[in-house]
Amino acid sequence: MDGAKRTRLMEAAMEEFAERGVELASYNKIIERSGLSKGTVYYYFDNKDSLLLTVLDEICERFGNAIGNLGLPKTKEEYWETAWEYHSRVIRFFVENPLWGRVLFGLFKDVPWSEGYLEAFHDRTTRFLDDLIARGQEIGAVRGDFPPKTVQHLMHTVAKVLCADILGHYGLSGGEFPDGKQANMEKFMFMIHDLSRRILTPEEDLICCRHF
Amino acid sequence: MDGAKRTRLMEAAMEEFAERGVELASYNKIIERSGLSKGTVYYYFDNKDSLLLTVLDEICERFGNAIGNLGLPKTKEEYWETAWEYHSRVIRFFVENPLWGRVLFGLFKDVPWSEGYLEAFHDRTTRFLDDLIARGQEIGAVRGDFPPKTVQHLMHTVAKVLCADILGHYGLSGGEFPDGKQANMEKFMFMIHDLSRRILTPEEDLICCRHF
DNA sequence: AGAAAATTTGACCGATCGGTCGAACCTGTC
DNA sequence: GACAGGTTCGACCGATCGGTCAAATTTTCT
Repeated sequence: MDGAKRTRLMEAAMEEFAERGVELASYNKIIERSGLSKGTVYYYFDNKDSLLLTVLDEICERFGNAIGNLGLPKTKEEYWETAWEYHSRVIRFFVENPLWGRVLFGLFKDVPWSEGYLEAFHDRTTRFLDDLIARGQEIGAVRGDFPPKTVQHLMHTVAKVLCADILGHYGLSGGEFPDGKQANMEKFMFMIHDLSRRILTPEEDLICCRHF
Repeated sequence: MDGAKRTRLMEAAMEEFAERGVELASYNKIIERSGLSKGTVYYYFDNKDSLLLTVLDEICERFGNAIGNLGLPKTKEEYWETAWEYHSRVIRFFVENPLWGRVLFGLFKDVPWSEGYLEAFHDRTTRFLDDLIARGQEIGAVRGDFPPKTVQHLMHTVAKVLCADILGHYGLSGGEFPDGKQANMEKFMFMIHDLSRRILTPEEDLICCRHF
């Protein structure tokens, strides 16, 4: 499928996935939304999962381009610089593409979201973060008492809450900043980065100011 | 409805809610599971939401009893003692009642879970935590730059990841500890408490060991 | 015992679900 | 113009959804 029809279908799919979540999304509704006929859509995509994978594939590629190439850090200081750069790019990507962000939120509803047919997509989007966290643990920038995947899940889930609560708190929905766009986004990036640093820092680097 | 029938229905409902999540749970399936006839169940509960509320009400009451009464802290030091006691009781409750925990997880899938008909339930279960966080912000034990509800959402979501990942990582599911039950649970409690302390501590108390 | 009320039953309803399929329709080739 | 292959269409399928209802059954009251 190509051209305008494909675009219409993709948009309908993304809206449905974003509104109702991936699990509750109805393939029939997507087809109806797109204005295409049932036979046509089924001719190209056997089922909802097949369509979902295509949608994700597209988001995935854009995401990859937005993140670009980042080298792995070699020291503790470098680690947080790299992490900051990574966080910035990720957040900018989702703020600038709110619809895609909402689609992914519909996917994130379950904590362990690497089930079956989504595994490949999961791998592609988190590969760099996997490596970054592993390297962080090697050089002592990231606590070693949690499995790397758990560290990653913590980062994701915290970011998700901040998106839902803070962006919502400013009277915006879906990550759009109506006024002072750049300034607020910077502040938001710092919030995410700060939280993940709090969570990831090894016990021994934090002990100086704790009393238990 | 009373007696054995009620019990059967409640168990069927909890299992369905836990397995498929509250949104995807099917009222018809619950009725089928319970072995009761359709008319009977509809005679007492108009719809799925009505049944859900009753289930939650029961969990809610047990939860309240498990938590009991805790006084609000008056100093920073007291705050973390109270928080520790609260966390311990919450975690013990869910470890000892894994099914109820899974039902609530099915409810927690969306971050802002205080939608409409669940509001009353939400209020009842989080009232103490609301007060605790508010007091914490007053006495400077908890950061003031996030709205109290966001602080609470962060705590919930982090605890959820730890439950899913760590309990799962130890080869257990649903919060059951096969061996060394008490010891592991203590360790788990500490993990949760430590993470929430990292997240909640005000900026100025943490600044001594940060470099950005 | 018998009337009245409460409870139980499963057949039934329309809507929607994911999915199939034969007929019609283009579009290029010989 | 005949043919073939790729494409489009919407009627149709069985399953399941949430929900209704008249009739049968049990319980309660007089």
